[in-house]
Amino acid sequence: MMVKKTGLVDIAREAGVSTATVSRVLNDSEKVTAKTRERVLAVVERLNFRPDLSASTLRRGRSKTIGIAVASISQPWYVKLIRALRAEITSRGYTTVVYDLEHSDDVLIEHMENAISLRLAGMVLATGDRLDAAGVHGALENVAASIPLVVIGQRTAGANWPTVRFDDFEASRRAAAELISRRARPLLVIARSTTSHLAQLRVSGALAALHEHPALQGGSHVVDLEGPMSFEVGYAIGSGLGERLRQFGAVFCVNDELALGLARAASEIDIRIPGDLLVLGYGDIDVLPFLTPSLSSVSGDAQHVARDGLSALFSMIQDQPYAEDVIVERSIIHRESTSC
Amino acid sequence: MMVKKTGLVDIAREAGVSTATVSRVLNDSEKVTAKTRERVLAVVERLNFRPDLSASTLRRGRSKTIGIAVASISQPWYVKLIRALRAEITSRGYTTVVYDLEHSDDVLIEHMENAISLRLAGMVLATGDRLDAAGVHGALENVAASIPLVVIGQRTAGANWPTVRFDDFEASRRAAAELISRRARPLLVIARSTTSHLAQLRVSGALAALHEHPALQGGSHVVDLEGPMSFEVGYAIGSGLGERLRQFGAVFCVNDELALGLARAASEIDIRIPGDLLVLGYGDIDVLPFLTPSLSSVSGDAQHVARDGLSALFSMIQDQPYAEDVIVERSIIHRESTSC
DNA sequence: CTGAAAGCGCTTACAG
DNA sequence: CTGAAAGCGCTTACAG
Repeated sequence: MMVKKTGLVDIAREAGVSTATVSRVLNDSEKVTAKTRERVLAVVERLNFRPDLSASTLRRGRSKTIGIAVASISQPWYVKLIRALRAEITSRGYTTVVYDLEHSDDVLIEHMENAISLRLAGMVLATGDRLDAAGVHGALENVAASIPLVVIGQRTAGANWPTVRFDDFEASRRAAAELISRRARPLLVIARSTTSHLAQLRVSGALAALHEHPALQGGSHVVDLEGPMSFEVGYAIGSGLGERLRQFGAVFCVNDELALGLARAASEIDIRIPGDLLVLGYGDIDVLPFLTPSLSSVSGDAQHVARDGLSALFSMIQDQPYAEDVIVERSIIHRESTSC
Repeated sequence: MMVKKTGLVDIAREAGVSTATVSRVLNDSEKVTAKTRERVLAVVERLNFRPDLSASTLRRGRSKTIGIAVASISQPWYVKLIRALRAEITSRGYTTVVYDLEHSDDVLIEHMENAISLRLAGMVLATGDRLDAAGVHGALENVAASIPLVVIGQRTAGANWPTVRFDDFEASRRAAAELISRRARPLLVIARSTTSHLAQLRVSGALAALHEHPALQGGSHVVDLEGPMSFEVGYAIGSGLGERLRQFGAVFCVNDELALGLARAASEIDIRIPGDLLVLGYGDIDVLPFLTPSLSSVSGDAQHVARDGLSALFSMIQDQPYAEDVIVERSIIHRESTSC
């Protein structure tokens, strides 16, 4: 009892024109008289016609959809980025599909193959996770070979796709230097990760700042990490250190979740923030201003990288020149947790 | 200088079989000998072949992709739901596309039309926002008319699609009753919303509990809301009430963001939680256990509703009977913010 | 178990 | 400005 879907032919018949003309109207071709266009649109409206995108994608060899793949949609910064990207992409007449990589190489590979099979018009990949595993790098090369690709967050060695990224090393160096200038005591750095490229970069930046203060280097400490950079892990690290937290003047965390978890652990043993310990996170997630104490963080402008990334992407789509590697500055937001 | 994409014909030629056979191999048809299958797969592998999904969707009249539309991906509960849904959907051989509705009717309508045009195999819509605006309801009817649709979170009047939802009214009644039994004083309820169906339901539940305690009704108060149910708004409400917060024994919030923002406002004027005021949120987002004080909340099992929702969806896809309306119980998680 | 061939619903080069 | 017709890359009913 399935009614046949109304197709372009039905519109053509009802409007008394050819399917070619209907197609031209739907695709905003300028070579259609206003009168014809109007007549066709009336029928489209009346029959509630929804063109089959698989047919147009097949015919064109390319869809009008752009993929947005992010490391994890449970991290608010990526959600902000997705929304900034979507706003601009739809304003350019494309639609979007969102891929949540769940911080997993396998999921990334799966999604990249899907993107190729969908013949997407382009792909924006945003992640701080390492992309140099063989499988992952291969998947990206495959994508780049068949659709325009832009990576936000890092530049991999041998990448032949444009990148937009923050100055994480420099921002981290500055942030750590500010912590040290506020409390001239040893620094705790949480945490260097085996799976996160950005975490490694941020730790290097903090260590570079420490390098300027030889007297503090001995007492300072870097925690290494295996698991995810989550609230739980930050809490576990803080609890594990316990009273030893008092040996440090400040904690530099490579993300906000770790900072927040650690702050909770500190409060449980009555270590006061910022009185006994300064705490700085990274990412500036929305909840930070509403915590007690409110948490300081290094922030990065999602709108800005979205704009620059799409500028490169649409240039590629239109076969025009684009910037290979754009670097955007981060800024440090001081709140209660780092107040002097 | 574009190299032509390798297609099914190329595989067929190289493997010395027909395209029909290649297609059968790719679709796991059982009527292919192991030897043929092996030969074909070797070529697929060697040429790095990625089938064009637009062609197969066009031919089949239906894609192998299921849409997941949620009220907002910036709310952690929906992210949990998305991941639970995706895990089960991929295990059944389908892929997923995620739609972020951004709490906007217009975005919902846009995404629903896209879903129809993509000829999706099915759609799971999860939202607590009101769905009874004419445009929204119409869009859902259109979807339901062309693809299997399941709604998680609420049952709209006149819905002819299956629904899975929590017992929000009853859970709210119980939760408010527990607050009152812990502090026999007036209750503050935050907040009734014009745009959120679930917020309204939760407020009704809380009021039902209050109804059992006539002595407390006079002093109790419901805050109404126009904007989003965000940290900022919770904070603004708390700040606005200021010292008047002390008139209440407990605050029942219709979501966690409001609760968290309000708790911060209370702490700024030295109202102690739970000493002076109990605070309860709704949704049980991940950060709650790591706050100081940790926040209590009413939680709902995302895995559970994902399972029930997909059970209905796949039954529809296979033309089998399914439950029209499933109701799942919520539970109340007490942490420091409601401890006696 | 395998192949030849039709056809899904669009778009576009070509002709008028 | 408009139309007739070919063709995008798959899948599947049919025949063998």
